[in-house]
Amino acid sequence: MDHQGKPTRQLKSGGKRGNNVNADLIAVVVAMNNSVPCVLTIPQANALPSGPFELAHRSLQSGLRGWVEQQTGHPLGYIEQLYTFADRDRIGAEERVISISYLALTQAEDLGAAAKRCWASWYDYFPWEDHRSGAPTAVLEDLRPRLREWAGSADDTAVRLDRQRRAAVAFGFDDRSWNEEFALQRYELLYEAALVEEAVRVGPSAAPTAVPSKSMIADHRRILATAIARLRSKIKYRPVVFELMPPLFTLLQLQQTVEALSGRLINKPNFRRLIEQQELVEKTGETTTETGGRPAQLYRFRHDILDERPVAGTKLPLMRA
Amino acid sequence: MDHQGKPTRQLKSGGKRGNNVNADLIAVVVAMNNSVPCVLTIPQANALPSGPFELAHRSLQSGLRGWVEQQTGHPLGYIEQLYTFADRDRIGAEERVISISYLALTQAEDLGAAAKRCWASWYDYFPWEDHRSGAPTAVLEDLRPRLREWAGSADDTAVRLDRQRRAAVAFGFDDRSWNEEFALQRYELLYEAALVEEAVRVGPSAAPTAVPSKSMIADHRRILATAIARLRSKIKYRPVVFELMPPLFTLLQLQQTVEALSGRLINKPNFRRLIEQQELVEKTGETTTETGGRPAQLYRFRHDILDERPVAGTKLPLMRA
DNA sequence: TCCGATTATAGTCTACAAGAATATAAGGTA
DNA sequence: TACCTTATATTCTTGTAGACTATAATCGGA
Repeated sequence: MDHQGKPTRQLKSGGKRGNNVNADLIAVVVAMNNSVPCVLTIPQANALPSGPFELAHRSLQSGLRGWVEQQTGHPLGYIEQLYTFADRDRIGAEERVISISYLALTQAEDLGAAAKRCWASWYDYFPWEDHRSGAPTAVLEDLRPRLREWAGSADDTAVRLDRQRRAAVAFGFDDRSWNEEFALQRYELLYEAALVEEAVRVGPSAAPTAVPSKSMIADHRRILATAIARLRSKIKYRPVVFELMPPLFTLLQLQQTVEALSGRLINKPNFRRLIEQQELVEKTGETTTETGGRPAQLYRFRHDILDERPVAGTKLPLMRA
Repeated sequence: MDHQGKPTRQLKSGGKRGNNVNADLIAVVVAMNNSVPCVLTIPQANALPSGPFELAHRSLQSGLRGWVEQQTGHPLGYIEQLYTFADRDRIGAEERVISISYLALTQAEDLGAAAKRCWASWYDYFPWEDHRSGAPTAVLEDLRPRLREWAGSADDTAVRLDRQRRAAVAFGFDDRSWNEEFALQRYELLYEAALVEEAVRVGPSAAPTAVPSKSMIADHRRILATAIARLRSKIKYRPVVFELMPPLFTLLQLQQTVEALSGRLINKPNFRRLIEQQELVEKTGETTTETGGRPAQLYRFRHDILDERPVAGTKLPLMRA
């Protein structure tokens, strides 16, 4: 019974245990507002909601839920741990801060109108991520020479080539294909190249080279990029989109949600076929005429299938049973 | 410059910041020993190596690397954050402990023989996870009635059915297919059903219903299950297997490594085709006769492709550019 | 030295799913 | 009623995973 306590104490160098740290919980709360993927920010600043992990909290999740409810007035549904950060350079900080970030998915409908102005589009922070009406040439053609310049500014030839290659891979230059899941890599590249505002914040002066895009305090924009990349990846093999949908929806609404999240367009018949054959949704029989043309069937997510569906997307030729 | 510091302080209820916690780093270090996937444990107990996150550590990763090197005598290569736990029930504990777990992949060759006895097979801890020679009927037919009994012991009918369904999905009962990625769900189910030793540890007495399998202290076995599930999923879309391989290897060795990790067999020609067409490896020209029959080509991983390869396994019908 | 056991490597066939395009249905509105 | 819009159904093509079969090259032993 005793070894349930602190199992690894015998390993600790000196046996001392005074390295206390503070733990913060940071939430990326995502919702859809008519085909715009939005993130919840706090009114006071351009920042993600966050708060300390307290002793009173039963668990990390319940701590997060607790004060997000307190802030937005309604409970969170789907929650998923994103990443734990601790290596922020806090010069001269006596106490270390560990930030545990979470991704939360919720429906826009339930939110009061008062909180609505705190919702901001993803693409305000990442204008280069929206490829729904083709590649955003304005932004990309702005970034491209700056990235090239950054790559060329390295002293070492190998570094120059590596930067060039990384930029091309991340942004799909030189006839490479665009991969929407590389959102985090793209942000990190821009940070490394000092092309986002927060990268030059610690530097000598506000650099004029920053690409026009909304920023966030501290590393919150990086956390948002992490969330976007995670979500774009996850919608492909787990039915998490439905956490963002209202109870009843048309297939086109569902498609537009996926398109908004992934930042790319989807072939309509194929999308329908895929959704229907996976039996993730069921018809309600009701229809809606609010879509303009022919009335659309209203569908409902089959909640009973949630844990049942095996993970799709097997890439290794594993043998069938 | 100042807002780099503690951005969210305005959100904190009382402004007080005295909720200090301790942070532990826990490592699941994986290596292959002739087709056996092994995990590094500490000599003193059946436990994963772990140690406190200290102020001196530059980052979480460097902290982890630091004392794993100190323990095993060689540097770790690939490291990946797994999960952060904090909701362990530590009754009456004044200070909370946050455990940040990592998955590390390394090559067995480099390890000294002295540390070798600390390597244990995955399947000692999870005998039901090895389906390489068919489903392990002995273990599964032992588990099945116990799980059924557990499901039936619920008062509520809905709960009974739900338990039944979850068990069937996780373990592939009732003609369902086996999914090797559900390793964590399976462990959690057995824990919930009090069929693993650590689940009854806190209970009134050591239960005789525990399934024969090696256990670990605290929640370390759960962390190992998390690592296995993560790795089994990740090898399908990212070339991480090569972190476990020696510099030169045959395709069969590579296949057997993947089979050992996933716990299933792979069709040989298909595996070769997939590997070769993805251009992840290149021939060295050398061959080896140590494999028994016809000499096998020795291959080498193409490190230059590491960041280049876009994530495979797209399941949504995203339109091509 | 020949034969068979063992493993490596190459090639073929089939089933199914994805991508793309087209056709038809059912509402609204001028 | 003609026409626009969107929903829904169907077809065709292509690519690839899965399974199977065939051939090549080495070793060990009769």
